[in-house]
Amino acid sequence: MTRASSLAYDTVRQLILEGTFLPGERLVEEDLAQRVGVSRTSIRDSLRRLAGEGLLHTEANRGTFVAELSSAEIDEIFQLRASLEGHATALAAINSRPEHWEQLNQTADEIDALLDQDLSAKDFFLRFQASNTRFHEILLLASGSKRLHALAKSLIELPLVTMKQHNWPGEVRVRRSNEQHREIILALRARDPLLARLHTQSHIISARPKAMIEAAMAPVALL
Amino acid sequence: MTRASSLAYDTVRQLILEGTFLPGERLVEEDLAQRVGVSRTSIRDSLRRLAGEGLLHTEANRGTFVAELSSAEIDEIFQLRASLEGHATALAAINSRPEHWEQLNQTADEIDALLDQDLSAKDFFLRFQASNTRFHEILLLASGSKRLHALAKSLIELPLVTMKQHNWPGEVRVRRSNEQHREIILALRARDPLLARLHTQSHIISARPKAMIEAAMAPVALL
DNA sequence: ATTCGGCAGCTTGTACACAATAACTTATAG
DNA sequence: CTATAAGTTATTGTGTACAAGCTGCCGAAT
Repeated sequence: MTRASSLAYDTVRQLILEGTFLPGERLVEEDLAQRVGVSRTSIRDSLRRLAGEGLLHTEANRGTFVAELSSAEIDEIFQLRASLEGHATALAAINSRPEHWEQLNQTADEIDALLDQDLSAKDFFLRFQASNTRFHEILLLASGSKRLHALAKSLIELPLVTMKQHNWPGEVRVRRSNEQHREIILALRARDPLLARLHTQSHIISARPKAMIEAAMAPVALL
Repeated sequence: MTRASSLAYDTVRQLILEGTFLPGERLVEEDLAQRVGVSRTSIRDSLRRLAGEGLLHTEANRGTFVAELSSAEIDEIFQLRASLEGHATALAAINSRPEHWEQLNQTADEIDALLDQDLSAKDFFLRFQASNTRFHEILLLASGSKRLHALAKSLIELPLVTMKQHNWPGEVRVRRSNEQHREIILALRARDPLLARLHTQSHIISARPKAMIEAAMAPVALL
């Protein structure tokens, strides 16, 4: 669980998230072992962990496959995120400290800066995704709850398996999204848990990939 | 991942939940392997899975230990459950079918029946816990979301590691709790997601172990 | 008497070898 | 030509052996 094992975990996870392995693809343990340079034992360890997080799924005696998420499932995940991160932000309104506000503001500044630069769609998307993920990560950290952090984090990166270069959100949506980030920060500084929760919920719900919205399993009142 | 492995998983999990292994106890892989009658490999597999669910935690090169939950953490878990199961019940208000309502009512009847019988505190607690868990399990099933089901289920059984024969809830609280169950069922039949969510949230929040409430990390507005 | 260093044991981490199972291929019968 | 059954191969599941790391003890030096 120390060197080989965590190396295997990090590597495979990275390969999935950066899209080297595509959704539905079968991962052969022996191949991975050679690729990473460790034994099958360590690879299996990491595959089990990643399956637990939902990035992979295992079929007995058949193998493990990269998760394939339907539009309905992705929508479902965003709804879950809204619940969970809404709660986390409410906690953060109470537990966060000025350092957190500062870091959040910095991250929001980064996103604004991106909009002024002239980047290719793909580059922009990747860098926006990085900053955006960091924003939500800090929020979870500021909640003070390790468990909630871990839970929500795995939900955040789950859709990244499927959503790669496609789905360029459009400048208007990015701008709007970042304005919502600022509002969330204000709610934290005001120490207002209710407002923080509501801003976060509407932020995440309105950030759902457009294509997914029609496929939603059910439009459930959040409140 | 078929016979030995799932046998190991089920057995160890059972031993933890029924309290044979106490919180904080160290689990030695070789001992478990002999006890279950499989090899260390399969035991390790199951320990990793259980650690992923939060029932165990692992320290590198030192071993795995049964989770110890502080009062604050248990309170935190109940708040998370309120969010998650509230959401699940809202979904169930839309997706559930009459069979589910029937099963839920049966389970609530079981709990009422328990109150009329004359049982020892320990027996009562165990049987109440079983029925109560089943009620929430059906609710999650009725939501139609596998992911939400798995997530919430692991949160439900997490506190059971610590809360064993202690914490006899008292007849009044049990009665009140079951009345809330009935109200949740009514909200489902009425196909009212908002009401279903709110009933579930207040049900879970009011069911928090009394001792835990003062230790809460923060009293966060749910809404 | 106390503290530091090293040695012994026990337990986990990793690798590898073998067993079991499922997918694939081929051959044979209808 | 199709369908079914047996054999073949690739890949996962399981067991075991060995390596590495931590813990605790004992002795020596200050």
